[in-house]
Amino acid sequence: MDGKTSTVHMKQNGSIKKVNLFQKRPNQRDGEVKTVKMATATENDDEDDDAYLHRHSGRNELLSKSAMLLSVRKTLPVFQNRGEIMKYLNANQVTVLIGETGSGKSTQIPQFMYENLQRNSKGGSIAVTQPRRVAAINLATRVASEYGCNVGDEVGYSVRFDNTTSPKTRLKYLTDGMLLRELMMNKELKEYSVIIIDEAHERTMLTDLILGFLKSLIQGPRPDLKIVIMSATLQAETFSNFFGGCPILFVEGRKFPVTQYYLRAPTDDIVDSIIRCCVQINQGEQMGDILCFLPGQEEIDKAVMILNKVSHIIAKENSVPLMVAYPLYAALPPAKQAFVFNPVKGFKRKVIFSTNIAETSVTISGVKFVVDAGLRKVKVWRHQLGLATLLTVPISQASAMQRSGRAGRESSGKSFRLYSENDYAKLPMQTEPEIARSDVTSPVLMLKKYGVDNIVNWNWFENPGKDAVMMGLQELYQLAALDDFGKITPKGEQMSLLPVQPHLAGVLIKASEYACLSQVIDIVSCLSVENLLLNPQPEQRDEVNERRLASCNEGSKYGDLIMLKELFDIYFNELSKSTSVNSERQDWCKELCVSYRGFKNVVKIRNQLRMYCRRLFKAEELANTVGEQKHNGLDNTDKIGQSKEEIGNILKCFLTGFTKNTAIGMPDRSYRTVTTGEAVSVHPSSMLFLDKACPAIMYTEYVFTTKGYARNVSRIELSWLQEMVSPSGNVAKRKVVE
DNA sequence: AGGGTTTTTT
Repeated sequence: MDGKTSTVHMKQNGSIKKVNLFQKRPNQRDGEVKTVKMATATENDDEDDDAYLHRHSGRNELLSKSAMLLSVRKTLPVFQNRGEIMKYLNANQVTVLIGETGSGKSTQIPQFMYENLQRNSKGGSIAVTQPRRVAAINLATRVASEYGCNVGDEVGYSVRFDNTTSPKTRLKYLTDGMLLRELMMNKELKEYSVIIIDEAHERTMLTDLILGFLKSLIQGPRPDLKIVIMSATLQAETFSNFFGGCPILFVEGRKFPVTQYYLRAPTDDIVDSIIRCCVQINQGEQMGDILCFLPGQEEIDKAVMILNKVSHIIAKENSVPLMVAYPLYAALPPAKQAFVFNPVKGFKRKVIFSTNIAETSVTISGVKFVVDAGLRKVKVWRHQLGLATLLTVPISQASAMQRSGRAGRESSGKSFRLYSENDYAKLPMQTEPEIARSDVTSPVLMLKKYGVDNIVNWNWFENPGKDAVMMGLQELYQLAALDDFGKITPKGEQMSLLPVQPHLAGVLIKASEYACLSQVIDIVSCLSVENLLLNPQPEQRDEVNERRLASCNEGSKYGDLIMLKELFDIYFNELSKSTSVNSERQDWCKELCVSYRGFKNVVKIRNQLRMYCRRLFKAEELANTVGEQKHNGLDNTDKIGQSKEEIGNILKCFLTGFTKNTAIGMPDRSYRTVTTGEAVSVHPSSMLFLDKACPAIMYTEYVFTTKGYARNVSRIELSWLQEMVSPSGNVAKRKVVE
């Protein structure tokens, strides 16, 4: 039972070479990196939880820890097949490595490559990319102690707001986004001799873009660059084909068997089925927690409520464990999220109802059973319509396998799928890559900044399609980031350097001209934080809305953007900065149902944007110093006033970025979009939901769910529309030359 | 008159 075959397959030009090795599964699985910050529900939220304080250790301590960890590393499949693997990595410029969970690929391969560099006295650093910040931080921390150094010495990491590298650093873990920024700054990535792309199977937009850039690099200015593509699923051929049929290595992982169960007949009520399934597991199976996958917040909250009701009755009538249900989704306040990590004490069984956040981003220990409804929610961008649709769709087979795998992380487990085996077979093999269903305005701007002329025919790892690219170009042209010939303008250059979407970057640039930069930065920072305004429970909804309206005088008139600025002003200027257990700021956040952690992020983004803008607009100021000094308004850090003119100017800046997202008030009190005349409704979360009397509205997001909803809505005057869309302005319909 | 999956940017 504990003997296990570990296999490395090598595939090159169609011929497969197999190497079989036998390995005893160790009792402990601590060679693997676990989620580092496991907040507990009792933990106070008063520390800056994004500041990872790395303890500095002395040399002897480092070396003894490293020696101790070596024995653990030796048990990892990747370590045991080191010679065989490195033979291929050394002989090939590009290699695809498929390593299952627990193979140790993310921690060991980079170290092997580093030792190689040292052995051959070669220069250059190694970059290892990750889709998520926490992963980059955790891996670097782990690998530093395996290597025997402090984080930031030879091994470090670089993520937004947290760069822990030094001139000594040769092995650097970083987020995909960070490597892309580096590509924009340093086109040839000269400092690196090896680039390792991890989790490539997730096919995030940023990973896909990096793959395209890397191919251009090795075919052009960097024939010496070594590339390793690491992936967890068998999408290997796609990666290999893209890089000219490079070799593919398979390394088995260390995971425990998961028995698969299917529903005999399909169900039309997934919440009901999922509850029945949990009750059945609770009665028939050994102890162990249950992780359930549902598509969204609505189903999750409903399931939690029902199960908590039912479980008490069941536990009393039969001698079975008491089930305790917890919700898990990203919009849940951090304090409530923390509950899912706490072990339950006594004769109880924890049941977690989660979105796909638990599929990759969050790992919960103690899970022995997975129940999968087989659905997820996905945002699909319709470039012809300029709006996003939010759809509930069946997951892919790869995703179903990933969900099931969550039951076999610590011991053998069981997975229950609420669909038939026949239906499973009909699911698509892989999830559609993000870039195929996203707005590509931002990627197109990156490519223009990089100097790519022919975007449609660029070597996309996955081409989003001509229509999508053309819409992106059109959008950038309207934002004045591109000129009539499709060349990037100085304004476009500035926009590409700001860490916000192109539309918001355009707003910031306009704000520097309108001398209200500081005010607009505050609003843009709030817009950049996801889930800053939390959804109150239905019972508290009206109460919270009342309080928000009462706190935001101008926001209640002008809408959500101005409300965000007023909320920021209260948080930042009026409330005490003290961070005791129940600080003024925390109490206020709770009262208005806004995220305390979110606001701390707003402040970080604000600082970064202020710094960038100061640098970016300095050159312009100098060029304009003939006579009077030009003011961009960055020094005016006042609270927003009641001045109609000031508020008007702020909203006009947003109008230059979101001209397309405007709608006119109709006599029947509905709104119709300026571009297509479609009906659009103000989202119920908006301050203006009840206010039907706006002459026109502008919104930063247009999402179709049950109907077309405008989010982040502001009241605008019709005259502003004409003023901002002047003939010399940026909305003239012109064909972009490609 | 009524509601949104997830990730990320020197």
